[in-house]
Amino acid sequence: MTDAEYLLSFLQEKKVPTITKKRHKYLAYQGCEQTCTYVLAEGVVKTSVILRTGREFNIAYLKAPDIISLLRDEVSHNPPAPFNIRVETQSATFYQVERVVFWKYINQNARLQSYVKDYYRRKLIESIYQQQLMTTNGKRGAVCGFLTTLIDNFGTDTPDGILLNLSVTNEDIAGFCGISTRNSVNRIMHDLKDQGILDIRHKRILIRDLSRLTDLIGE
Amino acid sequence: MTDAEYLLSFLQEKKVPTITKKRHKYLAYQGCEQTCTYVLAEGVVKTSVILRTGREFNIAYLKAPDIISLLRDEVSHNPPAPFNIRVETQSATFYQVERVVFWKYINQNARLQSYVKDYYRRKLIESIYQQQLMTTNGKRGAVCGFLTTLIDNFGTDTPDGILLNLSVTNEDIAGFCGISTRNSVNRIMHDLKDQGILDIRHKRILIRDLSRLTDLIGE
DNA sequence: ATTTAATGTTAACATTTGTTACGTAATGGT
DNA sequence: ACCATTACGTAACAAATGTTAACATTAAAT
Repeated sequence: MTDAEYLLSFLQEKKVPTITKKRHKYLAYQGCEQTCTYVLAEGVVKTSVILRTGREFNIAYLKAPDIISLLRDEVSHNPPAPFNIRVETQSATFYQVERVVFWKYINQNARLQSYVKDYYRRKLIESIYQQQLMTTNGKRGAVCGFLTTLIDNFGTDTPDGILLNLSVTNEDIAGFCGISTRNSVNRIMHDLKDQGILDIRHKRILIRDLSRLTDLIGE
Repeated sequence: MTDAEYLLSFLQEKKVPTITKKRHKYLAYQGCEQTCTYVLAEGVVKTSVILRTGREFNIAYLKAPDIISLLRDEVSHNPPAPFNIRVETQSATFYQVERVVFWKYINQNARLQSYVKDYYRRKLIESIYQQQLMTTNGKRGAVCGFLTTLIDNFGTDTPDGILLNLSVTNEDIAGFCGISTRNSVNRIMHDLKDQGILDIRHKRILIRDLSRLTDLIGE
């Protein structure tokens, strides 16, 4: 049992209430905005912020188990940008805890404490890597790099390659890689398909040649 | 006295040895590579990694006081990329502590513990903001955004605007913003100069119109 | 003082990416 | 079944950025 799984079972034992949202619904912070912490118990969500230009910048796909609100608290700059959490799987379930109670739980339990301590460290590693990926590559390299980062959480091996078991639209990719419109994404993806590096199977991305995909990333 | 300053005085009291390096020298991890932690006591350093393509990706300017090695430990991916620390001021001084000893100190002291706990959180905020900046902007917006991030640590008000009291070459900017050559940076900087937004005074960047500079950033 | 290396400047051209417009196909709600 | 919505595909053109090269200027090394 991982530390994260331990957190879930801990919250369950404490009879913390859960809420469930359907695909493409948003976890709104109505009422409980400032006072509640959310822990993703099941499903996948996409976190993003809306920039003042109206464009959406996607931060990460989070797969259960994960602590949603820790990230949220840190990302919202001042003035806090609207932080979106959209359900990407058929449904997603969250534990909803009063912030004060959540931290009381954490501080009373050594294992949870160490988990949270590690949380920021891991997110920092991910973030710096992403930053490097997006900064040092052109848009095409950024897309290739982004796709490879999905493998760990969502990739499943098949005879034809690695299938990313997640619905990712061109618009989503644009939001992650800072590409202005889905048209440019389409051009890049089509290129990769033509080269036999990628394919689309049942609306899912199939990485047919990971080696050549990573070759297109600067680092 | 900030927590960071407290850490410095703490290390001084413990008679932890320091090392001093001159401008544009590198803090090499010779011998003490795995076992030592470094704390920047005075000066400014630039942290960067060299990508397999040979290009340099600049991560941050760190101003004393700061803990160098925490960042280093996390950035080096596997296989660990060479993590460079270059002195940017006339000289820089570091405390050099055995890693085991360093953590013993931290864990024995509540204030230091809270400082380190906060360290990752702050770095994560910075990193996600940087990521957003570099991803959602074109190169020109990235440069504008990068320059504004320098204001907090290095900006001093003058009658003509905000002077960035730090030597930043076009090549440096390229490394931070993922611009391939200093030529493209020059084009962008020259543009900003022509518009009266920037100026160069004694080899330093002078931000003459912050408002118009930020206007050029997507968010 | 002289030489060497680092940095800035400019320009021409190639490549990538953005922008806009229009069309098709699939999906979901009523 | 119908309509509205969402997503994908394609293309022409504009704008930004990369690439390369040549040369000027400044800082560092000897």
